[in-house]
Amino acid sequence: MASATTSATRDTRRRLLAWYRINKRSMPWRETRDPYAIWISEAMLQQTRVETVIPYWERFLEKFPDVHALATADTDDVLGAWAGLGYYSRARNLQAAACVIDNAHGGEIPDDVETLMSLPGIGRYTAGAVASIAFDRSEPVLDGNVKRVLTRLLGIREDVAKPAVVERLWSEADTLVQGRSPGDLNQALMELGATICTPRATHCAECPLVDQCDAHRVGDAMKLPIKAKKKKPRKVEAVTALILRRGKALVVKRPVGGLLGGLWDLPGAELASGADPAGALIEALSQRVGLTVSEATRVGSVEHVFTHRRLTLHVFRCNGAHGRTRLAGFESHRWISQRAVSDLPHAAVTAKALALLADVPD
DNA sequence: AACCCGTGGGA
DNA sequence: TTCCCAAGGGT
Repeated sequence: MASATTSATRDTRRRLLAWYRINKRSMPWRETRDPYAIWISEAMLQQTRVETVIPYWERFLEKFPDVHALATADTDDVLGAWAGLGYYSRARNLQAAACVIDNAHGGEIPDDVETLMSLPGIGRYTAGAVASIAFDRSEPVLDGNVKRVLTRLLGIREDVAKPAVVERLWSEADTLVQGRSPGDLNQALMELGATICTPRATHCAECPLVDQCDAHRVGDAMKLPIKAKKKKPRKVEAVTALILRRGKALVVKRPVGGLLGGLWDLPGAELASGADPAGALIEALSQRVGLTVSEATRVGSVEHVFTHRRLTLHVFRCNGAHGRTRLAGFESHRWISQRAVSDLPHAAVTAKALALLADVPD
């Protein structure tokens, strides 16, 4: 796959590596060569900003310092360490992959892209990142930063979602990474995209590649990369309730596979459009947890935006319920003290509902 | 191919 | 407010 390295490529590589040595930001995972720690950082950094990741990475490595610790941990503890980061399948896949590594690979992180990609949650990007950064393999990465840098540098003025364009970009990234310090070369491309060649602004005066850049020459860097507009998130409403019975609150575990899979939550349901929240709540509790509540007090609502949904969540409190708990659409349930609810791994949207409930007196 | 899957920050 | 999007992966 590697093509002959031209002098222009060598020059680009030299400039990137020299620039990166001087300008790279300080990040905790740049202080280690531990493949496990690097892998965790790459999983957390998927679609997530560096500043957000740092405290999560520190805590995660402290709780689960190696593959075996992660593989044998309680899944609730893993999700608890992930709570608030989003895209929770990443955490479940991370532990699933750790089990495979622990059982089938002698606890050693694979050092080749093909084996890495066979693991759950590791795609082409993450495999290339781990192979190059942790194992000095000349494997390319292509993330949002690299796409932006390369489309501008090379003047690629086609929709970057097109498979042919994606393959071209992988090929270009592969050409650039052939040579010494592949991990630094890849990180230099990403760092340049994150700090200089940014989406809504360019800082071309500080760019080590400015005199090679096609978009700078043409003057259309801000229009690249070309991509389709994103669809608006659909508006949805839902209801949720803190149900108290004999001093205990009902919590339910959301099914793996869907939204916020594996996380604990207060029972509730999505609302049919135009439905009355209070009536829908009574119905939902009956159907989904088998309980009959006599009265539900609405304490307010919270707004929350997911990638493809804009949610208005109506929050209720129910003092008293009768019937035997029977679940439909939830994986399990517990009756626990109200104070203990927030200790279970839960999503940001659930935290908003809990905060609202805590603000309102009984 | 198109959709699903979180969250928070910045312009 | 609205929009974009940030070191993507799975189906």
